Amino acid sequence: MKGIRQLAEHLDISIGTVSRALNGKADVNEETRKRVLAAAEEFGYVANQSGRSLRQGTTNVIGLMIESSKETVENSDNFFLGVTGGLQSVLSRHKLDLVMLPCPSDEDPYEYLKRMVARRVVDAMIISATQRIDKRIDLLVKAKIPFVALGRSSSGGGNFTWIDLDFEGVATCAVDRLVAKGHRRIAIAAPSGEINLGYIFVDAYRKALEKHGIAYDPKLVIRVKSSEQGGYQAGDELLRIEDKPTAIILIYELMAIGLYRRLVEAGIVPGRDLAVIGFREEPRAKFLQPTLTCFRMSLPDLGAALAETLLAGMPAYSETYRDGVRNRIWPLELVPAESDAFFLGSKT
Amino acid sequence: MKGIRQLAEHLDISIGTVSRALNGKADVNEETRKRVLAAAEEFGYVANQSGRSLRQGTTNVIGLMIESSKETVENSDNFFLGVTGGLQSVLSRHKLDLVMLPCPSDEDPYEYLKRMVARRVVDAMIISATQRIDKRIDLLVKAKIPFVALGRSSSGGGNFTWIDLDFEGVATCAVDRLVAKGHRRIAIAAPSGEINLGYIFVDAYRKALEKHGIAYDPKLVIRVKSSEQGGYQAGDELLRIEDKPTAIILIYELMAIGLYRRLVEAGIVPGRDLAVIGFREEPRAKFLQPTLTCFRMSLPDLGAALAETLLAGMPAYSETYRDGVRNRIWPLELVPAESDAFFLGSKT
DNA sequence: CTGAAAGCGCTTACAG
DNA sequence: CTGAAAGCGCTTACAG
Repeated sequence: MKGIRQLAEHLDISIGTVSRALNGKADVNEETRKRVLAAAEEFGYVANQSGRSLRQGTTNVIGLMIESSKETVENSDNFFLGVTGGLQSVLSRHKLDLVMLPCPSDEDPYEYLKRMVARRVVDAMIISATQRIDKRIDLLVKAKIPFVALGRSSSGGGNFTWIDLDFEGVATCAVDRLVAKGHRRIAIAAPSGEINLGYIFVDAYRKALEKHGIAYDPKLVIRVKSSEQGGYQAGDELLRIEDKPTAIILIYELMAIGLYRRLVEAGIVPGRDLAVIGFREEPRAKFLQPTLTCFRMSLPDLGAALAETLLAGMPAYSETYRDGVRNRIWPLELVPAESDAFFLGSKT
Repeated sequence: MKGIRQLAEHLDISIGTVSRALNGKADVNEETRKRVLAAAEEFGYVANQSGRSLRQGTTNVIGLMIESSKETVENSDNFFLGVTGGLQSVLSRHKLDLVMLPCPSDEDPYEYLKRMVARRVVDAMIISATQRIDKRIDLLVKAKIPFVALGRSSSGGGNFTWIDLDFEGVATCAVDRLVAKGHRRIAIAAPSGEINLGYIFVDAYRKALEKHGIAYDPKLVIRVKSSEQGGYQAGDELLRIEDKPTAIILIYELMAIGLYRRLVEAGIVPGRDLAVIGFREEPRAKFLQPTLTCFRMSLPDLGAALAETLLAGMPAYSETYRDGVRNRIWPLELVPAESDAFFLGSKT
């Protein structure tokens, strides 16, 4: 079975009727529709996507762009696969398929996206790893491709929708919690590079400190890679700070693993000698000892929210997702554990 | 700028010439080609993929199908992203794009693949998580879609190409090594379920034992999920085995983390009280203490091999990849570490 | 070296 | 309710 023509010939009706029957259009005789569906099933006929796309001007495919830098590869691991399920749960309701578009590490993400957009392989895009200044956003705005960004950005002149994690909430909660336990020298491990969350996180940390009357000390902001290795390095730098901090807040989930390693080497026990608060709860980090205080979120729910927000911005679906409000700050919930359990007062 | 027609109009030449210039065909005046390329660049024109695909009968897209079961989501993490880079390094030489196709967890992988294949969204497929009996393989063989399977299978009547990890080699090497250190009660943690590697691994383990004159004891084969949780459970079951094993071989990289956790709870130190050999070296497992003896492989190289094997099976590229031989067993290299460092003889 | 024309597989006004 | 026909954007024999 090749195409609709063969199927129509076999049924001895016109291809127009076959198409209408298959696409669930009204005004098709029930009897005819049944015959068509049965024959399609029998021969395994499914409309060629290129033909459909060309005619309809729409691919019914949504793209999730993924950076495949070495850093991403080593780390974001289950994050995207986790989000994927939630995305699909919403997209499948509209017969939209999700494809992940991994940007080759040797290709500029901007050029890659430009190419994908120009080729019209997808109807809409979800981009991640948003930068503070992100040309991709300007590109998508200009190309009038519906998209949603996972992460805020200064680019695009505000003419786009994003969902971002509640870094302010996390930073504030972490600082509040540590201060309540008697800490005043609180370090923070933030990502090097231009990723926007670094700025937001450090800002919120600073404000939270000020709220408690604690002076902001730039020496306590440790810039490292968002990886386990970065965590290890953060531990290293932490140990070198004079007037040693009594607590550290991590911005990236896997940093905890590297940090623990470095601390163990130095004979420092998290939750006894140093308070550690991790970022996102992560299957791997769950196995740390002592258990890590961190923040929980639902990746599938985030995926579903991304999909709804995206569809709200697509004319064909906006009706259904009126309240797929524009920008959203995605909350995380504290999961208290052992790594910051001690009170500083009772120890000093 | 919409399409090739507008671009041609602007240049005041025919669309045929524009197309030929853009596609690098010979027989185009150099001057003309330059003008066309410049104008395309200026207006950001890239050929609409649906139009091309329809005309050429080829999408220039290769699909990597990914199962997004909960288990996969929690575990295979960086595996696919790691392979992706290598795949692209080869595919990009031929202007082929890679898309990852995540099968929704509530959809049958077979139906999903069938749909993708029928819609002709990709020219060829890479499938993973191959089952012992895998209907997807029969489907692809029947549909005459070029594909390569990451993992052996009994399906497809041998009419397909696969690359698989050298489970035999790993099992044999692990057993040899442990026996050489004096172990005779060697347990193995194998995956529950129908995934093919489980069978292969246990078989090789059995043969290796027999080679050393050690009787195979089914009680030493612990069936658990391929996850950290599975590793924890494996530890649990290990402790309950009477006539306790002195060593355990793990088949899945992340099992080590859960196993360690359970051992620590029981006061057992890997590398002192129990020899542990892990499977694939994994960024996370690298941070275990004591360090884990395991096996190393290059994900990018594996990706490149997959791509070459795939292209060897596609008529349009087979010339270039003549020696993209058919099936391959992918070697892993032992990385000795602390977790199995002791000699049993010297301790008992 | 270039242009005019056919046609890839589909969907959808338009007639009837 | 159905059929005939146009046309989505491209590439590629075919003429010249």
